[in-house]
Amino acid sequence: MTQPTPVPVLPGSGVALWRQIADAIRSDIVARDLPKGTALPPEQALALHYGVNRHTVRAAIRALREEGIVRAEQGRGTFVEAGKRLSYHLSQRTRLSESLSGQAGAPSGQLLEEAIEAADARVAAALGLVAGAEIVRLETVSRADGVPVSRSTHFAEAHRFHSLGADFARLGSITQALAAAGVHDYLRGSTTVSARQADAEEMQRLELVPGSIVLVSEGLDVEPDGRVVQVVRSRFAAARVELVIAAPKVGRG
Amino acid sequence: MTQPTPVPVLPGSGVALWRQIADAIRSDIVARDLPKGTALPPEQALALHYGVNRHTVRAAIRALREEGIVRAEQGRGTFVEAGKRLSYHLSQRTRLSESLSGQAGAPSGQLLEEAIEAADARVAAALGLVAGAEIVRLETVSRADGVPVSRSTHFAEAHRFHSLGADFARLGSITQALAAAGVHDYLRGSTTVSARQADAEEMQRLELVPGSIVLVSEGLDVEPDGRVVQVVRSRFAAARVELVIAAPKVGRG
DNA sequence: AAATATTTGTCCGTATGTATT
DNA sequence: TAATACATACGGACAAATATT
Repeated sequence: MTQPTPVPVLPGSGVALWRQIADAIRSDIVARDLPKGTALPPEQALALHYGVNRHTVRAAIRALREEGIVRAEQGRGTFVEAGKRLSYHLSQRTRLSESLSGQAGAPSGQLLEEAIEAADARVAAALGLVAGAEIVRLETVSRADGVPVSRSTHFAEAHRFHSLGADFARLGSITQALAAAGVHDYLRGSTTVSARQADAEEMQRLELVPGSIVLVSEGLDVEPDGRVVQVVRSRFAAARVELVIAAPKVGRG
Repeated sequence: MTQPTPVPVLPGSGVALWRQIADAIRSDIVARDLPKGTALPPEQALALHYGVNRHTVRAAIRALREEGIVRAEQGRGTFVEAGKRLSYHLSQRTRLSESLSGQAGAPSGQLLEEAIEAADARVAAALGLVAGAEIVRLETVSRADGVPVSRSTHFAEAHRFHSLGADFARLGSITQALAAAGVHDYLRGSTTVSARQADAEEMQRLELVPGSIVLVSEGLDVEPDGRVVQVVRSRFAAARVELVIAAPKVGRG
């Protein structure tokens, strides 16, 4: 697990060599959990290791610098600036606001858009409504320590949750906005996780570069009595977040 | 959610335009859940929509053809070939072999490598062993319908599971190999999910193109009495798989 | 059946970006 | 820094297969 590093590198793939090298170095920093301040090997060594020219390594490092992953100092070397990913817990009762606390500044939710509209077939089915029923849709971004972490879309039944947008905008938290609508406890039902390249809107909102990856989590929240609260689709910047699914009780509990 | 489509497109980013377009079209096919046989808009319309030359769209479609996502017929159009992703359930008691059955051919596991070695600090801690304790490491690939789905690394205590590799090679399933070692039931403890670009070895084993994404799931399996069985790190081809985390009991259960 | 429109496939040339030496 | 080779992106024109009228 702690070998030198795997070697990528294929031309004509639509991904420039310098970006492949940048991705490899970034993955390596995260995989080996290098703490802030760790020195990267010198450019010449990296070039040799990846089997490319030093210019190409320099282009990769420039990109990582612009991402804030590393810092280069003339005559000294290149050093890890930001390493570890934030852990976002998807366990039954955890909430984003609780989940990330203690790791970084308290996350703040920002409302981008609110709309009342007809549910499409899929959302209606998940919410237990007839297709075309009125729902409220919230588009939000959350940040931790000023860095955008996730971009979410919330769907909820329009009548019961008519003030969800206003409450969220005021309180900065979905849990608190739901509480304002009378939902004082809810559980996470099933969650589906997938990953893909970020689209243009996600790149902008999450401050990502083209080719960046988003973890897509689509989940259903229900009250303890079984009533469905909301459908949530969240997109996390994969370079900054990992999702943790904890078993509720295991063995000795 | 069913707007025309989002528009990416940034040059000088190390990711070729045609690849960004290919990613956008692929995401769109998956997101809108287009069934096999659906016609894509003509190249000219796609070019107009994404604001690029038709040749660039053609390069994107060529890439998607090589991935097996679409099929083009001269004079007729371009059609969706493979749409929906396989769902892999990460719930408490489900196993890969049960999980995927009914969606595709039964998955078959192939042993790539077996090694007895000293545990590094992280694996030792997870397994509840002292650092440097002897463990067995298994490198495997599993396929469904002949298509590679996941590439996994298993770590287990060496003494108790000394024949794990041989059993896995013979039986083609970790669950059955563990059963041969006396583990007849086990639960999934915590799981961590992240995503990143595939490295060279993963590209080869999972038959991916450069820039492809892998979902990385790292989990701990324990017996009902609390004894730790194995640490598993699986890498799934994100274009082919989604992970489903079902709540064990919710509300009315 | 025939003419026309639509759609994918191929070829030309040119300018810019990428990677090496 | 410069010279070189290749990949990327664009623009236009036309051929080949299919669909429409």
